[in-house]
Amino acid sequence: MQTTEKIFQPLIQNIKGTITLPDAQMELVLGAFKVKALSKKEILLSKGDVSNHMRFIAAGCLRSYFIDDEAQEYTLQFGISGWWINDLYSYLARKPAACIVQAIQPSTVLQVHRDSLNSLYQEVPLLERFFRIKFEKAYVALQERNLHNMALTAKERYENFLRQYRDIEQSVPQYMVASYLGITPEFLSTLRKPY
Amino acid sequence: MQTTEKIFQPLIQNIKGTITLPDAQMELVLGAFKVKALSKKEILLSKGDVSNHMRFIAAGCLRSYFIDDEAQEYTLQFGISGWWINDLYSYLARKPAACIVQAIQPSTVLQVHRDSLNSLYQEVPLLERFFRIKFEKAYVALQERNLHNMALTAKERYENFLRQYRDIEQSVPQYMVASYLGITPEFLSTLRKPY
DNA sequence: GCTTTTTCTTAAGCTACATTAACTTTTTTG
DNA sequence: CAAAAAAGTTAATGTAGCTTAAGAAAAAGC
Repeated sequence: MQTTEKIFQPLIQNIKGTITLPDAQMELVLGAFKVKALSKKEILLSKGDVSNHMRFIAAGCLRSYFIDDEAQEYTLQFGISGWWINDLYSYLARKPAACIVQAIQPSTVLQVHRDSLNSLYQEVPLLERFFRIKFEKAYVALQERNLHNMALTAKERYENFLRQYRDIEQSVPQYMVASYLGITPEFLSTLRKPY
Repeated sequence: MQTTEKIFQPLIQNIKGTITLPDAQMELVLGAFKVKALSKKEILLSKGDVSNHMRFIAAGCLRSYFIDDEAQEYTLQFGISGWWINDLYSYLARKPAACIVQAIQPSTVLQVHRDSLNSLYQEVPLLERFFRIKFEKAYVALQERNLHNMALTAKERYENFLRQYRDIEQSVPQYMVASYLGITPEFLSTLRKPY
């Protein structure tokens, strides 16, 4: 399998956007990732399984979500091409995942096993920097979402979501958007009606 | 100033908890941090200022919070000895801080300037790993808080808070706890009453 | 210790959003 | 393309948590 194939382009761009690697090291890194194709609704990580991979979306659309005792769904994250998605808790702690990662559209994911990634950190030390910076930014983004959930009304959050994720909104059923915003699909429906 | 002084102990423990550094490198790292003493209510980072330091709490208690147009406060984070605290967005983007970092009790903070830290990353590459791991964990913790805010009632969140942060709760006025939980102080007051 | 300021409480009335349930529209599947 | 399943809408009713306001208690300053 050639890592120069088209499906690897988003990952290459993602890495190059943060660090600069010699070609040989880039090859090493890309070579550690496996391609995984997913059909619509296919589950990438089931609740209760241990997540053993870091996962990058090369194409399509996925989400991670939690289900509580009353079967209520809470969408933690949507992702499209160029995003990373995982149950990070499960991956880091090697504990059963509390949430589910599922394809919303037919998708292609590139994933690297924890053991491979840990080896890579030795061979390509700059990769530590890559993920440090990725997680710094992810943390900031999550903090902003947190603040918005506290400070904004449901309508404001929805308008925000449309502005920030117009491209994601296209690929995602409305009830999932509601579960991301922390409201019921019925209420989102009324929010959308006026005009 | 000796980095072996008592006030550096929490930072040393914090670093040793995640990575193992040769003594010389540990000295290098510690030497980059400056001690800053804060009186009760003193502001460490003002809204609008650019945050130029990574900040570690050696003693005392601080919080970071956001204030909206209606002068409503939203506490993003509490921290005691052993925690890191900052407006990370401001630090990373070099943009004016949207939030305030303030001492709740007389406190001591150890802070390293962005330029020093960036130099340190070259001299002590393991420090990349240190912060990568710190941010991975911080991200997981924040995601859990996010989920709790969506899935739990105010009462459940408060009980959770008491279980998880008994030690912080002691040092913090109730209205700040309310602003952390995303409720009004009046409502927290009624939650506390029953028995 | 007395005064001032800050924090906490109580209670009545209100609103944003949830629940339930029935129906319509869209999408999927054979 | 017909039937079934999934997704979205509408509306009536309910409730968790907010607002306002006033007073009580605790902490800080002099």
